Amino acid sequence: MAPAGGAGAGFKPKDVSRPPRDLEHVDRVFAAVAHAQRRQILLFLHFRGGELSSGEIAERFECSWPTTTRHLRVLLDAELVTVELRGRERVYQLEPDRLEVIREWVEWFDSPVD
Amino acid sequence: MAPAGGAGAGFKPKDVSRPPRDLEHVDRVFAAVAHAQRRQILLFLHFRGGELSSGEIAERFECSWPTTTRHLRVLLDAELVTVELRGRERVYQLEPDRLEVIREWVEWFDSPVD
DNA sequence: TAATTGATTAGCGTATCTGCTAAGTAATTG
DNA sequence: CAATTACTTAGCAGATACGCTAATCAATTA
Repeated sequence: MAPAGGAGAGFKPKDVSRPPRDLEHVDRVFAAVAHAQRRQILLFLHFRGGELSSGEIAERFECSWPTTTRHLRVLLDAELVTVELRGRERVYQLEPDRLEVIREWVEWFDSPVD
Repeated sequence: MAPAGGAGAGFKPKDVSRPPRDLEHVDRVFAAVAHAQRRQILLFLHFRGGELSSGEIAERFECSWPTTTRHLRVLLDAELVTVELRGRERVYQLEPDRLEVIREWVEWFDSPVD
């Protein structure tokens, strides 16, 4: 089975070098991309080179800026994006590797059924 | 940009030969797989050969049978499964092709940025 | 330092989601 | 045809999600 992220007696140091693949993280990723605007934010980031400020993102969508801020928070929690403060701007960066979680799930359906 | 499923003046006859790719359908697919149990139902179907009755599916999960019925309804609405009545059983069938919607979305991130 | 700019946080109302139990329907069995 | 089996539908309660406006915070500019 997959590593369960168990709170057991393992004391196994967390592997920070790769994205967490525990069930909770998978859940957050799938929940994050469940909303159309959040999917569009990710695509927008991709096609604009992977980096955009809050303002550039908020400008693009019709909803209010605070609403976009919250969508960005969901994407952050899912680690699909990161932020960096630059002056008074917050620059969001796409983390495309995190989308592997989705690819990997879909690929289960390519596996033979035994 | 991606085909927008535009409500324009096109009068283009809908292509019924392939799964619908309009935005609403994409939304339903992503919403359907946003729930862990629904993802597990799909995997369970896959690894059990693509066909299972309601009872076999409900048995597998800890929640009540009506709750599973509703999850199955969500998967049906997203066209990720179909049903067939056989006697007094309802046999659900996996429609793996519908998962292409997800693959296709993820693959946007492989495209060059221009 | 006061005003402006860029963005988040707080808080609220409504809608949707998810679980449950109880009741209903349809096919089969005795 | 009554009882059983297989499953869905109805309806409710609590949690979460999503949109908004108002208030706040932090960095820059005048």
